[in-house]
Amino acid sequence: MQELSKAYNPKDVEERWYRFWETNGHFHAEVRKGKTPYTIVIPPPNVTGILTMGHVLNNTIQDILIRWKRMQGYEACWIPGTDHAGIATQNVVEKALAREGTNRHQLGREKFVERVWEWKGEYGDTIVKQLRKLGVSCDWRRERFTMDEGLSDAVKEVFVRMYDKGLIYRGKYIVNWCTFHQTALSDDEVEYSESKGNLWHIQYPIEGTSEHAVVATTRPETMLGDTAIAVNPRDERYKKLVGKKALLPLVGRKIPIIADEFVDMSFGTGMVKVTPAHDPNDYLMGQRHELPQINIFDETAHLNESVPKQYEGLDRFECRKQIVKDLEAQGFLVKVEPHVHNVGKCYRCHTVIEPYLSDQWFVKMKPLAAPALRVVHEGKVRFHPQRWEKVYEHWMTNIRDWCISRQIWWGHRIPVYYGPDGNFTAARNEEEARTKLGLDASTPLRQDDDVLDTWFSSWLWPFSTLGWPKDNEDLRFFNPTDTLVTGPDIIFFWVARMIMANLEFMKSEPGHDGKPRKKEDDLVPFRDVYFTSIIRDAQGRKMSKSLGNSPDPLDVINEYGADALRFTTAYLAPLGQDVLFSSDKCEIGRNFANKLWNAGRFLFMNKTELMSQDAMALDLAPLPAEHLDLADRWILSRLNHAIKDFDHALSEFHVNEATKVIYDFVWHDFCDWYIELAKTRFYGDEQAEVKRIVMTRALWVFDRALRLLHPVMPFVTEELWQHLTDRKGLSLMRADFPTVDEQWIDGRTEEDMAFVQNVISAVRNIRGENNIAPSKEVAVLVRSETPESLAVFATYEKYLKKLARVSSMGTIDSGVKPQLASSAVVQGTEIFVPLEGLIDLGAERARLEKEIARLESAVEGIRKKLGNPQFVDRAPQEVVQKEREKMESFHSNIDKLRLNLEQLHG
RNA sequence: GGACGCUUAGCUCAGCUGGUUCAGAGCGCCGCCCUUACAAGGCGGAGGUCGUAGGUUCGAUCCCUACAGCGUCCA
Repeated sequence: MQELSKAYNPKDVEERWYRFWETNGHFHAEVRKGKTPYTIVIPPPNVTGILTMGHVLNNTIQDILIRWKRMQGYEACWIPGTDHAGIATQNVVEKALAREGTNRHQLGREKFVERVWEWKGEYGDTIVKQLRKLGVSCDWRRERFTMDEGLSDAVKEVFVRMYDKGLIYRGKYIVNWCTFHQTALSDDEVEYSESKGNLWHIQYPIEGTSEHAVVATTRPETMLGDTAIAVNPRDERYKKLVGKKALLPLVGRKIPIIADEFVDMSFGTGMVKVTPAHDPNDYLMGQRHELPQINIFDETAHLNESVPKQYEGLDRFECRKQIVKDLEAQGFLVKVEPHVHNVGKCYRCHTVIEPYLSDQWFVKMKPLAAPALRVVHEGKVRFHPQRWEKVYEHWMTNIRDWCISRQIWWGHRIPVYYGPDGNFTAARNEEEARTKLGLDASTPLRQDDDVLDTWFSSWLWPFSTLGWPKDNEDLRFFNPTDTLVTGPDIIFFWVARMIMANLEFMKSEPGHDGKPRKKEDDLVPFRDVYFTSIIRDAQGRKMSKSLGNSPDPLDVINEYGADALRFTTAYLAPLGQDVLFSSDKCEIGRNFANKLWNAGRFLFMNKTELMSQDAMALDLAPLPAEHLDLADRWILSRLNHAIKDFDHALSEFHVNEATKVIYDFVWHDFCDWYIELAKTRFYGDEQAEVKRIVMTRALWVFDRALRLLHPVMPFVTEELWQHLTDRKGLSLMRADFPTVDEQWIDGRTEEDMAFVQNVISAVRNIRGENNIAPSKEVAVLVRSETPESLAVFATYEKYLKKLARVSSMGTIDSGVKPQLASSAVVQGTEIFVPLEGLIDLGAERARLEKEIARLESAVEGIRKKLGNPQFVDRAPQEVVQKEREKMESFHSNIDKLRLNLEQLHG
C-alpha cells in the first residue's frame, strides 16, 4: 500500500476505476426474482449531440439515484441509449454532402440513408463516451438506439395497431412547414419569438359601390391567396357589407364579404382578409364558410402558378416587397404602421415557419390524453416539483392532434402501403399489406415516402428498450420503471406521450407476476418524474451555443475532476429552481474532494503508525464499540443523523440538500471536530490497544461516510475506500448503503458536546479578539455553580487543551476576582483567560458590551412576548415555558458579564 | 392577455409546509497562523429591519391579498 499524495489528483483515479467497474459488470442489472427492481431510462440524447451542462446535471442526478438504490440492495437498472434525431442528424449529413459538392437528391434515398448510418457509426457514440467520463453507472450492455431493429419493430407495431384502431389518420391540414427542411413540424417544434414587422392597411374596392374595405395584415403577400373578407357579425359598422363582393387588388378576383365570430372587432379596422391555405385560423374559417383554398406557394415558399405571372417564382419575402410596392403604386395601400408580433420559427434552423396546406399523418390525441391525465391526478405518476402538474393538465385538456409525418429521409419510414388503385393500409410488412388490401403477391406496392416524427419512437422508450413488442422477462421485471429525470421543456414532447403510450400498449402485456396488467399503477411508464432545473450562466442567461457561454463539461472535468463537477452540480441544484453555473464554482467540489482525501490520508498515516503490519487488513465490521468517549458517541450520533437526513432528502428528490448533509457531516463534524478530538487519543497516553480500537472506529465512521458520499462522488470515494483496507476485489459501488441505527442518536451526548464546543469557541474567540498568536498557549479558569459542568471540564480537559491551545485548567470559587482576565459565559459557566500584559482592555470591554447588548435585545424580545397576556394564554405551554427559561438564563449571563466588565479595570 | 415561479449578507443561494438565540452556508472581505491530514487549509471577525404595502395570528422570512421588478411557459 502506498502513501497518498498530498492533494487529491482525480486524473490518476477516474479512468482506472471506471474501467474496473465496467469490466467487472458492476453496472449490469438482470432479472433477479428475489430482488426489487429500481429502473431509470435515460432521456436519450441526440446521437448528434455533445455533452452539455444540461446533460451533466440530468445524468448526475440519475446516477446519484441509481447508485444509491443499487447500494441499498435494489436491482438497479439504468438503461442508456441515444435518439436518432431525424431532422438534426439529416442536417449534419446534408451539410457534409454540401461540402462534397453534392446533395441527398443526387445521392438518392437509399444511398443517403446508408450515409447517415455510416456517419452514426463513426461519430454517433461521442456523447456516450463523454457520459462515461462523468462516471455514470449506466448498464451499457443494454444500450439502445431509437433506429435499432427492435425499436423499429416497436414503432411499426404501434403504428399499425393505432391505425387499425382508427387512432392514426391521414388528412389535409395546415401544418407548420419549415421551408428549409421542406418538412412539416409538430406544434411543439415551432418556437415563437417577438419580431418587429409592419401592419399594412390595404383597401379592397367593393363591387357595386364606391366604398372600400380596408383590411390590416402583417403578411401582404398572402393576399394573392385571399378568398374572402371577414367581419364580425355583431360589428354594426360593416353589417350592410356582408354578402357583397370585394375586388382583390392586383389579382382582380371577386371575393365574398362574410361574417364570422372569430373576427376581432378591435384589431386593425375590424375587417380581415381570409387566406384559408396560409393561415390556421383562416383555414378553419374557410371550412366554416366553404371557401376555396388557394395555395400560392411551392414547398420552398416561392410563389407558384396560382398567382399573376409577374409574381410567379418570387421568394415569399421578395414577393412581399413587390406587392407592397405595387399596392402603393396603384393606390391600394392606405397606411403602414410598425407592429410587433410573434413569429414562429423552426426549432432547428430558425427559418420562419410557413403555415402550409398539405397531406399529413396525425395521431388522435383525445382518447389517449384522458387516462394519461387521470394517472397524474391520482398520483400514480408523481411530478417533482408538483407544480408541473398544472402545466401538464393545461396541455392535456387542450390537446390537439399530433402531426407525425415528416418529409425527410432519416427516420422510421411510415409503414403505410399503397396499391395501384390508390387504396392504402398500414402494415408490419408488404406481405401483411397485400393481405389487408386483398392484393396478390405480384401486385406492386408503394410505401409512403414520409418518415415519422422522432418523438414517435421515443415515446415508446420505457418499453421498447426492454424488448417490446416481444413479451419477455426484462419487460415484466423492469417496466414500469421508477424515476424519470428530465427537463420541463419536454414535458409535452416526451413525458406526456410516454405516459400515454405505456398506458395504451402495456395493457395487453403481462406484469411482474406474469398475469395481465390490470391496475393503472402497473401501466404507467414511471412512478416519479424529477424535472431538473435549467442551467444558466453566471449572468442568468440560458446556456447556448450561439452565446458561447456554455462551458465544455470535459474541460471542467479536466480542470477540476468528475467528482468535483458532479458534487458542485448536485450541490447547486435545488428542486425546481434554475442553476447559475460557472466552472469556477467547481472549486466547491474540488475543495471538498481534497478535504475528504486528506481526512483519509490522515487516517491512513496514523493507522500505519499505530498498527502492526499484520493488523493492516482491518475488519471494519462490526463497529468497535469499546472505549467510547464523548467524541465517539457524538460522531456516531451525528453520523446517524446524517444518514437519516440524507435518506429523507433524497427520497424527496432534494438532491442539493442531500449533498449538503454529507458535506456538513464530513467537513464540519468529522474533520473539524472529530478528527481533532481523536488526535488527543492517538497522541495521548492511552494503551496501544485502546488507540487501535479508536483508530478502527474512526476508520469505520469514515468508511460509512465514503459509502454515503459514493453516489455523489464515486471516484474519490472508491479510491479511498480501497485504500482503507483490503477489499478483496469488492467495489464500493456494490457495498451496502448505511442504514440508520437509532441507538446511536443521543440528544444528551449532543448537548454535552455542544457545551464543550461552545467553551472551545469561547476561548478561541478570546484568543482571536485579543490577537494572541496561535503558537502561544493560555491558561483557563472556570467558575460554575453546577457540579455537572465542572465535571465535564475535568473529563474533557484534554480536548480544550488541544483545540483551544490551553496550557492549564483550573477552577475558581465564586467571589474570587481574576485580575486582567478576558471572560465569557457559556451556558451559565464562566470562562476566564488571564491575560496579564496581553489584554487589550478597550477591545475586551467592547467584546463584553457587545455580548451584553446582544443578550439584552434578546431579553427585550422575550419580555414583550411574556408581557403579552394573550401569548401566555394561547401559545402552547412548552413554548411559554421555554421562553421563561431563556429569559432566566439570559439574565443570569448578563449579570455575570456585567460583573466581569466592572472588574476589568485592573 | 392567461398560468407558474423567483425577490434573504457585496456575490451565488439554503431555510423541508408559522415558536429550538432564526436570521444561515459557500465565495468575497478584514485580522492572526505554513499548529506533524489538508494554504484547495485552520482559527477568529465584520456584513442583512428576509422586494414594497396591507391582512391572518398570541407570534410571520415562512400563510393570505395587492403592487413592483425579474424569469419561464402558453395564447
